[in-house]
Amino acid sequence: MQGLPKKASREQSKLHNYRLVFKAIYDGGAISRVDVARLTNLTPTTVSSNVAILLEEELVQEVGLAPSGGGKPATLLSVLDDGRHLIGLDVAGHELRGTIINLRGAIRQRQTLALNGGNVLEQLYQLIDQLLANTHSPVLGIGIGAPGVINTTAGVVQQAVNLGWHNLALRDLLGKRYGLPVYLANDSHVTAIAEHTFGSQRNAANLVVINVGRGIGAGIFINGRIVGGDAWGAGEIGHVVVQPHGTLCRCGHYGCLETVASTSALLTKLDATQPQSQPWTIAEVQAALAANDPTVRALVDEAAYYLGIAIANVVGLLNAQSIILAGSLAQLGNDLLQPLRRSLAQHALQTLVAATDVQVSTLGSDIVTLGAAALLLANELGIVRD
Amino acid sequence: MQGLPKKASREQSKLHNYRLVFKAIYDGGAISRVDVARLTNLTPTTVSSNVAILLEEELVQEVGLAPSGGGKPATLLSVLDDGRHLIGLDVAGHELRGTIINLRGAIRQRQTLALNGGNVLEQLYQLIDQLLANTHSPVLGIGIGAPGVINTTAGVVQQAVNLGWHNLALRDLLGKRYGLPVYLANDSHVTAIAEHTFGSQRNAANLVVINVGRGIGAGIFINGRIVGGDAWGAGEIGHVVVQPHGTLCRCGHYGCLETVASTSALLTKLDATQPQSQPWTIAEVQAALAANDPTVRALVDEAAYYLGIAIANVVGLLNAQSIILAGSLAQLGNDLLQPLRRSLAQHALQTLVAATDVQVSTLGSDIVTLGAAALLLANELGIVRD
DNA sequence: ATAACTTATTCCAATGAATTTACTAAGTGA
DNA sequence: TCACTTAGTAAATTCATTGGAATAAGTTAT
Repeated sequence: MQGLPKKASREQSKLHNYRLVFKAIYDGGAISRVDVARLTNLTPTTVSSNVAILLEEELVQEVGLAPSGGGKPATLLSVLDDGRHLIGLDVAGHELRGTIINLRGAIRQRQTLALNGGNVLEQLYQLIDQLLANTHSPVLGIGIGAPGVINTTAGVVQQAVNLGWHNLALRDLLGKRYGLPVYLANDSHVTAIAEHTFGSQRNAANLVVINVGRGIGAGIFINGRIVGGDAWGAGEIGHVVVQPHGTLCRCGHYGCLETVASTSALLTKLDATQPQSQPWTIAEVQAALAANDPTVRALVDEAAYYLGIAIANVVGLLNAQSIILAGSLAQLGNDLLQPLRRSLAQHALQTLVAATDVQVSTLGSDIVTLGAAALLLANELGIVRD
Repeated sequence: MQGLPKKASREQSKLHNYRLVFKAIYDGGAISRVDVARLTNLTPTTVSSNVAILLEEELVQEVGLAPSGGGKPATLLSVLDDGRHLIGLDVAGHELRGTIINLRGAIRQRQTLALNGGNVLEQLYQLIDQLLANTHSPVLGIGIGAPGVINTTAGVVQQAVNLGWHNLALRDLLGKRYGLPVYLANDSHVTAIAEHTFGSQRNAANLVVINVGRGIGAGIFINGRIVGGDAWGAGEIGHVVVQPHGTLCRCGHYGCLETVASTSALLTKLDATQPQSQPWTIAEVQAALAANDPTVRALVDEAAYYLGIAIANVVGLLNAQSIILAGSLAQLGNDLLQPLRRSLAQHALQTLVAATDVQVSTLGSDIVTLGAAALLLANELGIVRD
């Protein structure tokens, strides 16, 4: 049970409309004040006054004149892409990744730090210090994606087994140290935020991003908002049972999706059936698929088949028409997508499937840092639905 | 991709705060102006002026004084439960049900009309006319739940095979005829709205109501909002495949949840295995369970088992902690819940299951009309999250 | 070239909802 | 009776949006 909604005050209205104007310009590319007014239903006066603030804040710039349509030519506005820089952090199991991006998600700096087994927090500080040292644009804040159960509202890492973190108030720690706004969220959720902000399905009301790597997690947008769940555990689809009498999973059950469709499951199976001197890698799987290796293809098809079942469940439940696959397995591209789509068609209603678009992410290995920064962007500048 | 959010205007703010005050009183039972101010963070002045309007509108009344706590005793306010009456309609496959309820969901009138094979719309008019004829409180509007694909935003029944309706602009038709606000939604969605407004999990941020009758559908609340889906098809879980090589379903696939866990599937199986002179009914199943009939119990357990799998998927995906079962099968109560909970524990992560609460609906057979009225209530008076 | 017209943008007074401050109402406790 | 507390109202203030007029800067018809 959640409490009452917030009250509406003048300041709130002001902020809301200010963000609305900014978003219109952000989405519009190069747009005039009048067109912003038309788009938002705000009066030209209100738009002008907000644009004045945005110009003052150096978030927006005037970029020339539109051709006249029989009257005074409009002054075109566009977002000053590097008006702010954003720090995005990816606290992965084995390394820390950090990027500095601009307001459009263009990467301006990238730092990586292999975890040395020592205090993770200290190494995180080190990474942020490095990133900040090389930046001279005003920094909007810090966004963080991390594995585990993360209370985004409180800014607390409730559980992150791999990192040894338990109820760590990371937001407040970093906020105090750097004097910047800090936001954190689960890495799968953050991946979805990345797609929602910078990906191909930008601004989709309903969007499901399935992250297939060592484990399998999903990030879900419903009605334009990220789904956290009642205990910040939404998207744990790795442990959905798809093979009632399958392999034992680390969670204690049998036949979890993770045991048949995760990247590690695939590679482990390859190591067992087609041993090499070195363990298999995704790149080698790609090569084998290109060479049409039947054993490899059969294993990939199997993974795709079960992913298709899981996605069919999602599509049936939520009627989300945009599904995106991310994570290392997504690198297989069409070799994964084609059998997956077949499986989806077998396991969900035809009318639903026909309208569903399953794609592979195009954001690459920076997706988590991008999403972390997008989380920050959404909260600080309102580049987000309402 | 959805458009920009709406602008904030003074009128909007006013309406927002007006509704906020009303909701605080609605939720509060008997509450003073000052306490409303504390709860909402509005100033006492703002609360007072809004309360004045609510008193004027006869939506709220003063109901006495609170004991003094060392100062002037507070005047208690409460919602005038019958200040408005709401029409809720259930357009079922074989009959039309209509109720008039008050602001608290208390039923003031009930009318039923068996469909005679003729024009459904004409019979719907007839039902509404009957309901209106016997009411003398001001009517807030009309809410409708119907099977099929319903565009709630547009107020259009896109597809309702059983009723022979296709792209019927029901909202506008009824709105013109009766001069009242009209809202419609899919019956499963409406069922969830009923639980969210009047049920045991009132105001739960995340809530899944599974409706098991002839078919199986779900209504889902996420982040306090009903999930419609991209094409108004959310909640179609009846056709999730739970038995990869099971029975052929009417949808063309094999082993859909509907083929093993719907009320009709259960009764059909009983008619086949334990034939009677009359077809089996749910009441007879209840009686057989009370008498511990092993065959009946095995079949119920089987249905529960597969429902448990489907619910495990939902819980894993959404981390919703409130699950409610409604529809005719839910009448089996604990005989259904116990095996279902066992199955859920087998198919979802322990930590998730431990926090999940699976219950049976207590709203009975008026649930759709109640939910339809609640949809109206939410939209007209803002008894809803934001 | 000039006048008439369009369209974009700004200026300025008016509006109105929330806020602030001051005040009244109505109790308790010393 | 007086000091104090709490509830609620009234009047003055604030400030973001609004609406109308003014200005800027073009195009089109004459």
